[in-house]
Amino acid sequence: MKQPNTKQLILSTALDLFSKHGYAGASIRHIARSIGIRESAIYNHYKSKEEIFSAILSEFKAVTISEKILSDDLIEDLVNPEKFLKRFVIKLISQWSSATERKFIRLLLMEQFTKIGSTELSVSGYLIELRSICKMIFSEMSKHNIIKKVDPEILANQFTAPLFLIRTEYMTNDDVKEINKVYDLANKHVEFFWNAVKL
Amino acid sequence: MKQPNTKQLILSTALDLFSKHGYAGASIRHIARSIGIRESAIYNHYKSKEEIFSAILSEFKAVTISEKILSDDLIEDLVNPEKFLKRFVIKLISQWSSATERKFIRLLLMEQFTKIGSTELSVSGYLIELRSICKMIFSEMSKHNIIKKVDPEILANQFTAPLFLIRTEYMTNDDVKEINKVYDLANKHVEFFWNAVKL
DNA sequence: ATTCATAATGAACGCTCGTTAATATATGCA
DNA sequence: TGCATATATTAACGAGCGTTCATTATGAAT
Repeated sequence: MKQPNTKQLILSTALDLFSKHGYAGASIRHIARSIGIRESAIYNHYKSKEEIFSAILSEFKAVTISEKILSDDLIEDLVNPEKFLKRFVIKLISQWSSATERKFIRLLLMEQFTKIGSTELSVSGYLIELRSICKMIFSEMSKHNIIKKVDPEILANQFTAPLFLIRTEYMTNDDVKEINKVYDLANKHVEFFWNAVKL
Repeated sequence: MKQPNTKQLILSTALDLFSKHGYAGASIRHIARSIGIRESAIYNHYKSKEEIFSAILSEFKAVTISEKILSDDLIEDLVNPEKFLKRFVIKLISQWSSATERKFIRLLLMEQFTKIGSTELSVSGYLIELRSICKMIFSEMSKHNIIKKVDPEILANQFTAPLFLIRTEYMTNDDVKEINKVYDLANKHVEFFWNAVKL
């Protein structure tokens, strides 16, 4: 193999251009020229534009939030729930801040309604794991009488929704200058939420 | 004039197709064939595809949420804040449920990152008026010692965010079968929120 | 050094795109 | 009735699209 990185280069370049111009708006030629090869060379690695799109999606489905966020030292903080929630959110946001993740959510928001082949792409699908983790956390807290007795599912929704809006509003473009505002908003959200549920 | 409705037909058809396939994905020919005319006929009414897009946006900027939602009988409910909030949300959601509004938010989510001509299209811009109305409401409630003393801007964010997520998740596709779930989620949200802020 | 799979190239295909021009038709008014 | 205007049609343009194919360059294994 001459350049074994070409296949991966196609994927990252395609994600970049798809997230900027949409699936229909970014052409195979754009992707190829952006890498520095001819469009026909791409077909040595992927058999169609659609396959590139699917490959991007597979790459993201492979890694779960749990592995990214729920580290052991974080779990230990569960004895101090407010501190735990704050650290959890900080970890989540710093995870969301990565260039690749930002591009992916952009692509998700843009193409959630467009059927591309047989691929499913939905906000619900994207949030489902985060919500179930939160539900689990609040369920435990409730069981140990740390928080009020409210349906954990409702708590998970209430905790997740403002974070998602913050993400949608401030974490989808390229400049990171607003990252302080993001942490500020997220922190205020945790404080409001904690005051609402603590016993 | 033969068919004075053609110009408006182009607009509504374009909104429909743009919201289904995106701006780049819906062609002038699609729009024309969908109306039942040839593509060149469109140029008797709009001078470019971009102008059609701008016209759609102008039509939506023209009407404000205040006029749609804040009726007099609703204002009278302010003496019973929880009832007021519940009715406010119901009115908001039934407003959001209209086919045109659903198509518009879809278009907004799809094209918020794509520069189309000089048009600005952002979630923040879409939410700014709703948020400022909520901020005003909570500011008044706080002044009259109906709710806890919390920064009205934070309250507006906390009140708005879950509603927006509900809208994004359940109110963007064509089937209305999930509308009961929407009202249920919204109602639970108001209850959680009210318990968090009431004195 | 030759072989051979891999990966690059350039040219071409059939198609759709946004847009324009020339032309035809129908309507409203003098 | 006839003329001006608005609105439609048909045809074509240059360009870009996804994709294919024959060909050439590359680099590792024999």
